[in-house]
Amino acid sequence: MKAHIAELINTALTALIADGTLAADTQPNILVENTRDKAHGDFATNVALTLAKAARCNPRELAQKICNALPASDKVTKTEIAGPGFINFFITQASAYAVVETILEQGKAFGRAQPNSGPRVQVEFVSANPTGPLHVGHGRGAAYGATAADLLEAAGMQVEREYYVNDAGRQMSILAVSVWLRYLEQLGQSFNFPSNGYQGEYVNEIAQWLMRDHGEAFNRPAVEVFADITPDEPQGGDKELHIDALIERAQAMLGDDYETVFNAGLNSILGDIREDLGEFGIHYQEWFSERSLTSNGDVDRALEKLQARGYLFEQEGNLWFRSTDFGDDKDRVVKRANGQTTYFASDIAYHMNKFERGFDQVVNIWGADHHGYITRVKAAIQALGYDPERLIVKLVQFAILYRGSERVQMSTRSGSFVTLRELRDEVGKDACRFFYVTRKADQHMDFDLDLAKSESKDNPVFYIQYAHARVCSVLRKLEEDGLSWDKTQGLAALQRLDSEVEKDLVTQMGKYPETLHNAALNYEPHTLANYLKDLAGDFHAYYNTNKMLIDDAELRNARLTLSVAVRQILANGLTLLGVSAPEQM
RNA sequence: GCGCUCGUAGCUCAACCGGAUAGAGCAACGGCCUUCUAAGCCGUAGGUCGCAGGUUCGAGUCCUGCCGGGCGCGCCA
Repeated sequence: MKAHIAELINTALTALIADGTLAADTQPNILVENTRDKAHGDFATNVALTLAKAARCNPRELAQKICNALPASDKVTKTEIAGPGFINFFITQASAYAVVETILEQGKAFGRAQPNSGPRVQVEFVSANPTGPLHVGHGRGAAYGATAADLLEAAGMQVEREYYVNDAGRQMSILAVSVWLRYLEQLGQSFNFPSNGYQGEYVNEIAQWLMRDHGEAFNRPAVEVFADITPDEPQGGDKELHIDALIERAQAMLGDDYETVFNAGLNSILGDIREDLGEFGIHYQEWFSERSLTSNGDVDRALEKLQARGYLFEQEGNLWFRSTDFGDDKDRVVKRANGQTTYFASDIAYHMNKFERGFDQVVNIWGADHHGYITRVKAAIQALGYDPERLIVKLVQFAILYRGSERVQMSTRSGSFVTLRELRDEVGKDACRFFYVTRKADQHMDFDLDLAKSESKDNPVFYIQYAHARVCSVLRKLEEDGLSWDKTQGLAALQRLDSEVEKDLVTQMGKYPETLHNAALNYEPHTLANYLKDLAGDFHAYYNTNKMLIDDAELRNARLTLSVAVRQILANGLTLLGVSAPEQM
């Protein structure tokens, strides 16, 4: 409908250019928007306002001329000039209601673009270090990333979801040592567990599995393990130096077995994360290993490429990337004097790798605490010869959990944090997925556990699902009464639905495709969540004021047709958000 | 200190590329109702969009400064 109106305006403008009212080189940007107030009709345009200056006449006058030049349309009942020079369009009920039939025809596809008609996009999200279970902070990134990806797919793009597995860093080594030490404890040895080690119970479990699969193969005397190790912090030393020394010692004493222990930790936790996300309704096309970037030579190749382009320099034995050439605060080390490449070097290689895989666009979903990295990564991309605009970074703020008005304390120390799994167990997958994306991603959010669990209309998830279930319920009741829904008759009788609530409902339904489109392109799932809440509200209002199961068959079928169309949109929208659309509650 | 980000009703949040009288839901207040689905429905009130300038036909939205909150500022990952 918007396109139709834009077409009418375009025709009018062409006529005005022909008669000299507008300059021949006029480049009109025709914006047709939904009106906020029903008194302003159904759609409005501000072209007269934007073109008034160039046309050197006042906006209302120009608006009048545009109106006069508008071609006739059987879909428009009248136009009005209002305010400073808006042109308001009132459309016929028949054309407004046509969307109902479209919804029923297209079903699940309603609102979605032609599949795979758009560019290839990669969305990388969560990518938490596999050193422990996901916590509630990761949950928001997971829900947001998954929904953003699904929305892009609905907008026609070819989407690949990817998890970057940080399996190469020091944190992983600390995990390996933690697992090994717990394993030694289980073999009856006792010593002070390093304060910087991973304390969570899951480390003990991994140690147990290690023992089950390998017996005592990795047993070594604790006195030898800790011999001459620089003291831990509680003993007056440095916890970082202490754990580093232990890592070195573990590698020396275990030899080739070190990798077995290391992989036991990595695979166990990664498996857990994969299962956790799977149960959260999130599935990846690719789990990309950081280690593979070193083994396949991408890191070296990326550095060579930067070298060849003249962006690397040496200082005090370290190799630096001159990121200040691209607006960064300071230059960054990519290779230390000891020959070790930095994490940033892996990141450069990773992004090079992404673009080499042919993605038109690369989206990174990061925790908000990583915002400082955007500049340097974009700098690297540009230095490698790619357009940095092709990388889109979306930041996700942490969520703060509340139980009623009381804040839930979380501590990442000593492994007592609230895990995503615990959250899912408590409030359920649907509420989790919905609540996480109901606020703008870069906004702090309060997550009320009690509200998420409540079965009342205050709970938006319940409220929307209930609207869906209500339609199902009415159809069941209909059947119990020995009747059935006649779609054809319903569609033919839609014009009988001329109350305000019904018109509002249809108007709201008509906005679904653009809501979806905008939510996808702006990476703003929360607008879809809000839309569904509004649609459910409109439907509940309708349901409360109009009885469905009435004797007048024509009217009954018209109302049911409208309701089934609402149900279709609710189901489509909920599915995109990763929330189920139950038939009864 | 420098950088990024946020600041909208008592609370939690919206506001479609800069558009018309800034909207919902809770809470508050007033009324109605006992139903095809489950305490529901209707209405009222509530605002200097952090503050001050600027840009223009028009600013919550863009620019500058200030105030306040969050985060970042390692050869860590």
